[in-house]
Amino acid sequence: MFTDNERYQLLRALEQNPNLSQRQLAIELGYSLGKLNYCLRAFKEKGWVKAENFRNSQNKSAYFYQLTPAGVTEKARVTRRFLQRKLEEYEQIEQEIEALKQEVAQQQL
Amino acid sequence: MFTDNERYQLLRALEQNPNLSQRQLAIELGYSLGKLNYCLRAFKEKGWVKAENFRNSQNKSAYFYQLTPAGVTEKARVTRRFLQRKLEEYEQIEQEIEALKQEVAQQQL
DNA sequence: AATCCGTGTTCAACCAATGAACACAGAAAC
DNA sequence: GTTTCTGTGTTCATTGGTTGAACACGGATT
Repeated sequence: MFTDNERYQLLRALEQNPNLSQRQLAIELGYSLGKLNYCLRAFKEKGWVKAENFRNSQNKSAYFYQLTPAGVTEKARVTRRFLQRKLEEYEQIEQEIEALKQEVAQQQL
Repeated sequence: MFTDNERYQLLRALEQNPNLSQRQLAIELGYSLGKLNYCLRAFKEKGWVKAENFRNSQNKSAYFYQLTPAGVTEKARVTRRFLQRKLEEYEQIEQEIEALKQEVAQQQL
């Protein structure tokens, strides 16, 4: 349904900035508006996010997308998993670079 | 039209194994058959690859996808560019990992 | 001859992603 | 008060890349 990347990015963005509009969030994450809306709904249904009404003089009528306790837990879990994946990716890229360097060196003979 | 990744992967695969069938190539690169066929045609049109007939007792009727001199040149260029990109990616992941580690550490307080 | 098998090629179907368009509501202007 | 404006969340027809089943071909095999 979602990639770890999407889970992590969105949960993190919501934790840091619960008061962004969907459009701002979409821009921040590089998503389209439709996709972000879709993800957000799914997160609500999973119980990770609760949308509360939020009004002030600045923002007309908007929501406050707050992580629920379950959302915080999930975010912690997905962060650890994401780190693990990045570490593997890091090693893989390291090897790739080594191979590429040799390839480039051979080309220049 | 193509990503550096696709250019590099396909040119490299062809250089190493010019005698693979499109299906084998597709599996090797993780592409669908249609996509590989599409890429290959585009590479032919760009003059990077020349398809020659190739027959023996093993393979019934197949082609031999050989890199042209222009293809070899392009492959060298794209390899260098790809290496450069990978180096940047490497640094970026390094930073990401550092940030993730701090994030995980904070969670466990 | 007839069948089989591995080719390259095609293309309708699929599906995630897009973003224009909509309905709504508070702010601002008149 | 009424109207206009602006920013919001939501919807959904359209797009565009991807897929892989189906096809035509031809040499091997029976």
